Amino acid sequence: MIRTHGSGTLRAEHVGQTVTLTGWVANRRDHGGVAFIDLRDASGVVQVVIRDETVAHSLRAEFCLKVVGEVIARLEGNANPNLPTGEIEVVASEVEVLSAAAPLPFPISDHVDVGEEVRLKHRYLDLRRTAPGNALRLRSQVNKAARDVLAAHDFIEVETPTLTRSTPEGARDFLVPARLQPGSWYALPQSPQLFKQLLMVAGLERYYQIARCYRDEDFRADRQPEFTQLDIEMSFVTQDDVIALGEEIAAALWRLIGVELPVPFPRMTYAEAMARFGSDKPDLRMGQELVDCTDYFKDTPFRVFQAPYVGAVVMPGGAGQPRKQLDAWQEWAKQRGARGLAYVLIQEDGELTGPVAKNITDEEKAGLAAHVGAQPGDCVFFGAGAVKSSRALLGAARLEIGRRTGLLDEEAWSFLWVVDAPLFEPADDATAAGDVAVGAGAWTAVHHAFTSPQDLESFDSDPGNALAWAYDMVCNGNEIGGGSIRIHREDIQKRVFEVMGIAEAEAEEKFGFLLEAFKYGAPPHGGIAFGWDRVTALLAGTDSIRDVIAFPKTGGGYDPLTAAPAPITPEQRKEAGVDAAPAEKSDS
RNA sequence: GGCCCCGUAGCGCAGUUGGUUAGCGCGCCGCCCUGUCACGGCGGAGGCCGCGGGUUCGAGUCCCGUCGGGGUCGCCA
Repeated sequence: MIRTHGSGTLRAEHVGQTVTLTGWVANRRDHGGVAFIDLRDASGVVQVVIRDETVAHSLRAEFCLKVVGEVIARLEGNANPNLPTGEIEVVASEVEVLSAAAPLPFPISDHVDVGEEVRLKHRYLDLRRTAPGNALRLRSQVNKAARDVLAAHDFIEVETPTLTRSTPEGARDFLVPARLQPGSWYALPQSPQLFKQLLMVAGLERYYQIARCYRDEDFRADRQPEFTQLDIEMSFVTQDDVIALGEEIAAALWRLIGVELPVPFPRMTYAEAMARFGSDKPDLRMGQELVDCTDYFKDTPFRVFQAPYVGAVVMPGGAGQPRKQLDAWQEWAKQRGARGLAYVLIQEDGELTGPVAKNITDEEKAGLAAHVGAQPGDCVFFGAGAVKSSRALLGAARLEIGRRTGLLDEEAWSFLWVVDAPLFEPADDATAAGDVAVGAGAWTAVHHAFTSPQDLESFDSDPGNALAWAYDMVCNGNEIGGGSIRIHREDIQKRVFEVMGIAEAEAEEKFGFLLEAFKYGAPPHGGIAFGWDRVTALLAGTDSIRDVIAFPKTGGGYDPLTAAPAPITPEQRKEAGVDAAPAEKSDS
């Protein structure tokens, strides 16, 4: 090493030593005869004193320097208590500019907000800043902590292909032309799902991988076209075994930020989560659960409430909202595709006001506050209509109430498992919304087609009520991990495909290699995958997963740094075989 | 794909009911300064107001379109 110490490691005990440091000029305070440089390297910052005016004068922000000097104690009153190295400073006897720096596109300062676009374009500068750099350092610790837990349980880390076969898993595939077979294409894996199941057939018994996954879908705040999962699969396990491992991993991760998670985590069935919170990933950091009012309003004269489902959520103190605010709620609901958000205001004297109050009976009014658990001064929001969409609206309203009223405890950590998810959902639900359902049947898989039914007898005679051995780990309203016990029997798998309307020939064509593998003594197995970017973002205390990805892309799938994706030359196009027709005839 | 918000100097922002020469802070450049630590002082440079149309005597400001960014619903097993 061309340095003897890390700048941030120097303390009073080093006083008197001559040290060689390397790092960047984080800040410069030039007083003419004496100048101070904050020298920053990965270990931190130390103040360097330069008494040679000609040397100090030419230095600029982010110059890369080598400094030789003596560590001295700062004089009384000159110490900086805000700096770990604030007791000492380094008097430079020699300053060498290793690399000069052009004027910066944005300040490398922790005190200044910089737009994300310019930060990503110069991400290598952004990462010199404390918070962005530390996010990546944390991510490395997160990886290590998980590996330590898994290694202690005899897991093996296996890398699976990124050039693979397009399989209809759910999302759109990224495709790569195969030069050696013009007209044929690889797909990038949406997850290592099929490979990890094959590794179970292979007898590895315990597999994991910090796996890059690729999905060509529209973006959201927590989505990138390439993202990372901690992918795990185990043989000869039940749901409880996988859940216990998941808890152990989560506990190890949160220990990194000084949080001791109480295990085991509570479990909630999917049905209960939907009924109480209107979500399959409930945020338990606040109350205000949904109240089912369907029965309460079963004889109501109010047309809107003559619906398959009527539910309510209470906003404490909401009766005091000005009209403008209540109108804003309507807009909020419309943005989410609802007609509006019905409400009743409970005045301090107990009188019910608002548009809905005029339409319901005196009897209904009389017992309403008690039924929904509202107090004078509260506002009660109602959702009425189809069960699923009404609950979803109320669930979203609940969270919005939490944010607006401060009921949501931002400091808290809430973990739970959501279990007993339905195995299938009506394909209509999906297709009506423009989804391309897997298979042509009336039912489509909620999780994926390889998830084991709980009841192996009845699942295909009564698909609507079949439950799956599937489980999601939920943290603060985020689904941070999900998995299932898989089907390991060829006959069960075929029956599942039948329910989904996947013909034998089609199954053979698409997953033939998996079905073939299952013929040779496939062990019972199951696993889980964690959304590693979101997990790390939660630990880092940031809202955006872009903050925990070294070189993230923007919402348009564009990388501001490399300017990818980019057009290819006609030569590349020809050679890659992008336009070639497949050599063998296709069934479709 | 729908909807919402944002594009003004290198960065962060202001810019009134449409009105004359588009401002502020930081940064940058030059000079000064021996104890600062987000040092300070003096001076200076830096703008196709995202882009293209339109309305108007006159557009950063109003209208239409478009591009880019962020969010959200759809979608994402």
